[in-house]
Amino acid sequence: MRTRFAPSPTGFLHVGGLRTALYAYLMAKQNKGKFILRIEDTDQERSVIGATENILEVLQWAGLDPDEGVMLDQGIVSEKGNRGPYIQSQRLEIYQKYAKELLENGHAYPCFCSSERLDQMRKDQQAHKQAPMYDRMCLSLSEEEVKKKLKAGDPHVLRLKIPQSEKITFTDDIRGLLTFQGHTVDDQVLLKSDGFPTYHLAHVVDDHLMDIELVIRGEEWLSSIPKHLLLFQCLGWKPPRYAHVPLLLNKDKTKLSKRQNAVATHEYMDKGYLPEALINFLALLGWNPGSTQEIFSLKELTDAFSLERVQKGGAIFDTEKLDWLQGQWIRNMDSEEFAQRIRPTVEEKFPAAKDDKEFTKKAALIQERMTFFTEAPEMLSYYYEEPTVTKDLLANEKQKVTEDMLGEVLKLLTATLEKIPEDKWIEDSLKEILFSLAEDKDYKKGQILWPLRAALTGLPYSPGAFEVAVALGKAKTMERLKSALKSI
RNA sequence: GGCCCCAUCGUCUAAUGGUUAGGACGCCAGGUUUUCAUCCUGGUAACAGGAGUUCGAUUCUCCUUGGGGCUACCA
Repeated sequence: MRTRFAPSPTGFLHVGGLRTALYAYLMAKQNKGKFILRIEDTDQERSVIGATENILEVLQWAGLDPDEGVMLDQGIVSEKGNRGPYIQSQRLEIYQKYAKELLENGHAYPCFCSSERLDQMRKDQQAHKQAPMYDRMCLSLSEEEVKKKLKAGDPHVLRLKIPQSEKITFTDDIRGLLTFQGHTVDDQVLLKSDGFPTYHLAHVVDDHLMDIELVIRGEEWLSSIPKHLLLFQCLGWKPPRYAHVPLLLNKDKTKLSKRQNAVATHEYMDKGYLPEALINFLALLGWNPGSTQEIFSLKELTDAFSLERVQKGGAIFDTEKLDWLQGQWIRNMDSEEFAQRIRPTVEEKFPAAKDDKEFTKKAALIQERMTFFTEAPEMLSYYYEEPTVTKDLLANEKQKVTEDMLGEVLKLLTATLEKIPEDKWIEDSLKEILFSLAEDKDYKKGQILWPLRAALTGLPYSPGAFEVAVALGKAKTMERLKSALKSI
């Protein structure tokens, strides 16, 4: 099966767009087909330089590499496939050829109306509570008048002549049977006065010529489907299957917008979300597997996905679950990979980390308790700078550690740990020795372990005392215990 | 205004012509743990409303209400 994703290079890649791309990708892969990427840059005014690269980079980050069409080859935008070009601005003659065919067959007609007249017409229609639609003034032009105007080079567009009596029905892969009345459909502009096609013409021509079998796109296109179906009919082509996916919504249920949400995928990349987490989250927004499985890799999604299980109603884009998924995926990471991932940001803050041979080990201690990569430097800070230890921190009501007993506990810890030889400086033996120390001296575990951990890290919470002591090494541990003693 | 689409916990959603309406996130409580986090257990919370069909509707039909999308020489 051949599916496609066809973004416009007007800026960043919207998360809704990413989800649409994901669904198209999944359908192609599931059916051992091809996922094609086409760039729809027919609006010259809105096209942004660099946007194509950006979209491609984000897709690559997400793991949705196109099999055909526009793609990144070593960072350079390039094209692959024998149905190109895959960038619409390079296909102008193709659209013009079919536009001409439509004109000759009487399915389209030139329109010379000025935008001022059109504006006024719509205003009048709305004032009379009518649907704003082209009034077909230019359709009543005589053949001679048209010829004359064309010869004079009057600016004009080409409009599709909608057969008004027709009833249009079609079956959407997600929504089922849908019906539209021909007379409610506007005579859509096909070719603009600058010679560029509109989306409507371009997508029909391209999807046919590129042998696209399934078009997956946002629900906002649903109301223009009659025009597209009619175009296929007028050109004598078989339309593809269509699946209109529900919209992503703001909290107030309006179409997801920049004003209310972070909608650019790169914002999530910048915040440190894993592609696995975002993809997992997006897949589950509007689709469900029919099982209780929540964690899905791209591969698992490919096997499990189906359009039948895609929701019809829009989904509010609430990222709470994304954060949870992010935590899940972090914990799923290989510890080596995890360490590599956080290393640059830690090194940036603490250059000492560069020479740290134990970095992976230390990183492993925070992997379980972390949700965002940006937390890493803070969570590892006590390895690379001396902690600030205060009485307030060392004493802890819940652990029944009072300020009065701090001196004794710290001295006891120092004396006990001092005796442990380097080769016994491992978690198990530290645990054994300190647990029995607590027992002998009639302390609760927390009463000696809290001050130890606090003295070593300077933080109210961190990985466990034994883990930290081992990662820090004996010398550093003793040093910090002594300075903690001085600070009380 | 017109056309089209949609409607289950706060959120993402499952299921069914007869169920204590299920799961996940969040939240709350408890447990494990030296702290935090993780993990485990439990709790909280939903079928928009009204008719009809039916022995029985959350489920099927219609209406109402509510929400959304489109209504450009933008995509």
